[in-house]
Amino acid sequence: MASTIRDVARSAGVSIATVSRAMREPSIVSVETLRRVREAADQLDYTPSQLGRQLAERRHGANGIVFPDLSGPYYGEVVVGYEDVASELGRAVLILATHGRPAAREMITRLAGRCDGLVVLGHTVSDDVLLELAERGVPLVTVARPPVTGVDSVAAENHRTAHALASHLAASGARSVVFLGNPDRSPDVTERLAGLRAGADEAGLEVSELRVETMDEQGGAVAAEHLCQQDALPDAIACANDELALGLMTALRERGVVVPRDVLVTGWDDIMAARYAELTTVRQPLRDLGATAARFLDDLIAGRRAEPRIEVLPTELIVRSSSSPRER
Amino acid sequence: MASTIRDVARSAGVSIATVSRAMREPSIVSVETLRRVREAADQLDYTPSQLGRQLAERRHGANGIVFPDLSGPYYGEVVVGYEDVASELGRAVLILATHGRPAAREMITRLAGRCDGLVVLGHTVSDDVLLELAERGVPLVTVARPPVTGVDSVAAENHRTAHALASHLAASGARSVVFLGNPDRSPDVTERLAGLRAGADEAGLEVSELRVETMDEQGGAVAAEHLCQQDALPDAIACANDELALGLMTALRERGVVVPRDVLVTGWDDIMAARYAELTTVRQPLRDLGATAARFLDDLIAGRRAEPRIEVLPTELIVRSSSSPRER
DNA sequence: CCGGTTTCTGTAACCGGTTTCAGGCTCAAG
DNA sequence: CTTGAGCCTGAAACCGGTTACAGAAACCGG
Repeated sequence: MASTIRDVARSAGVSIATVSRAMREPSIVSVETLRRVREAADQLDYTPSQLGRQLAERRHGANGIVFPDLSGPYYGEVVVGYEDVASELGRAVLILATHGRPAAREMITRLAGRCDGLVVLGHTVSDDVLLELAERGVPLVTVARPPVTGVDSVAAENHRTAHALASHLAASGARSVVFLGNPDRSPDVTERLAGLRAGADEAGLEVSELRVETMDEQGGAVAAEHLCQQDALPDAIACANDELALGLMTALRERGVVVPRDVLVTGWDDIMAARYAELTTVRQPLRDLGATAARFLDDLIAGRRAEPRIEVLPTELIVRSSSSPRER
Repeated sequence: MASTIRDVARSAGVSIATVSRAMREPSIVSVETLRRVREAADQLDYTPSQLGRQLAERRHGANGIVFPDLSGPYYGEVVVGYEDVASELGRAVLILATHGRPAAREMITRLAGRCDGLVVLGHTVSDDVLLELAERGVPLVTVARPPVTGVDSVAAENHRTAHALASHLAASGARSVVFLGNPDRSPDVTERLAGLRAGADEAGLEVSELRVETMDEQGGAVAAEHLCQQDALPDAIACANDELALGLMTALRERGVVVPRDVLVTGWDDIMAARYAELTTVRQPLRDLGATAARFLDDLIAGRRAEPRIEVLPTELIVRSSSSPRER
């Protein structure tokens, strides 16, 4: 098999301590010894076992990241931003997709045993699991999830931009708006609704709420059906995410409803398909979320931070033709 | 800190060997001893160190996966399919995005030292790195990449479906087609072009080739500009992927070219945005690619396979209105 | 009652590194 | 010539588990 530090030591005629020193801090070894060790190491093509090293140093040199899925464009971007910074910092990245699996708790606990800290995205696991980990001293950062006491957290701004979205809809001529989403599931969605309400109050816009089962295209289609059965459509429909909005728009079109002539539609996330569907939406700094989480986590692991931090990154309203001003 | 096997042993009044046995194979320990060990372990809330275990067992219980990026929808899906199976098999998943970084070689080597085997997606690193790893005995599976001698490989079918695509374009009234892509970079693209040529020959369709610098929306836009400067547009443009096609269509529209009236356009991949742009494309079994790779890798790690395997998964032509029959 | 199994447990070596500690050597100052 | 400091190096303990091996106790049939 692969050669070990003892093989190299024997071959170079030195002790394993010297080999170890030569590998990690060449300057503290005499030039002659260093040469001999290097030669032996080269010849045996020796690579220090990461496992041995990790065990001795009592650190994994790896971070975990937990997310519900990677299907949408959302989490993928966050993971990339995270991986980028983490690997810049010389740490390996372990991933875990929960897919709403019931065994998520055990899976996360196992994961925690393999890394020096972890980032948890979205609604993957209940708070008590996180608290338990935090109590065990596992460095933890949450992203896009309601802050848990004492745990660092990074999120994207919701309230203010939703407020701006309401103003925009009112300025486009809407007098009523239906918010489509499921605020029970996600605090992000709750905040978006609250922001929308606040902005709507200011602009004299009437808000009602329509809950969906699933926050995907299917859910949008179901909502379209429901809305078309009503006496009249609202002036605008603000969806909690883009997939919902896209599904909704497709289903509306099939029923002969024209956006934005008959109803304004907006989404949230600015996924790629939103551009092609000309959907007004809100762009989130996805990579930045991941990158910030990675830096926070690194600070925690290095013990550079005591006070838990909560960071909210700004979002941006992207206006497209799905919310063009209505002709009176 | 966390308690160790020796703490538990002391507390339960047994040897560490007994604790180890009680944890991993309860049946070989007497009931009374088991009870005592369990009690002590509970009380100290002991969790066996994965590091210690891994070192002793000389296995990591983890697999790596290397990909260029996670931005597009493509690799994300493959990674999900992979993660799903791998975690089903009880293995952790380490990720590495190369982003075309020059240090990719070192990064992969480091990664290889942390896991029992790895999957390499696409054009992330040169063949000699893989050969070197294979020689070192690292179990290896490549996905969507030209097979390397002796290395397992999983890919999606290109030739046959590209052939079908050519037939479809001919049936839609095209007499000439431009293939947009960069066959030098990716063997997949080369195969698609070859398949298209084969089908075109059969159907009496004239094929020419236009190379792009980048295979993204930007590249499509550049190509649109180039094509519009020619005397006449071709009847059809077959793009090597959807992003190219989407960028192309947007830029064409800006120039007043109407798809499919003035020119037929097709993509490849069936990303979400393609549905909304009504783009004819080819769907690949992305999750399956990842899942198959995970199973192959597991077989290799377990030593269940000797002969290198190459698997090609079928793809499917998805016809949408971007290639609707042209009126004469 | 005896020898041979079977069942359970402990001792100790081992996985592959890091690091503390102490000792040998060299060298310059006293 | 002694002494103290500084530089290198090796012995050995340690990180936290697994497991080969051997021995003790219990059990069994003859």
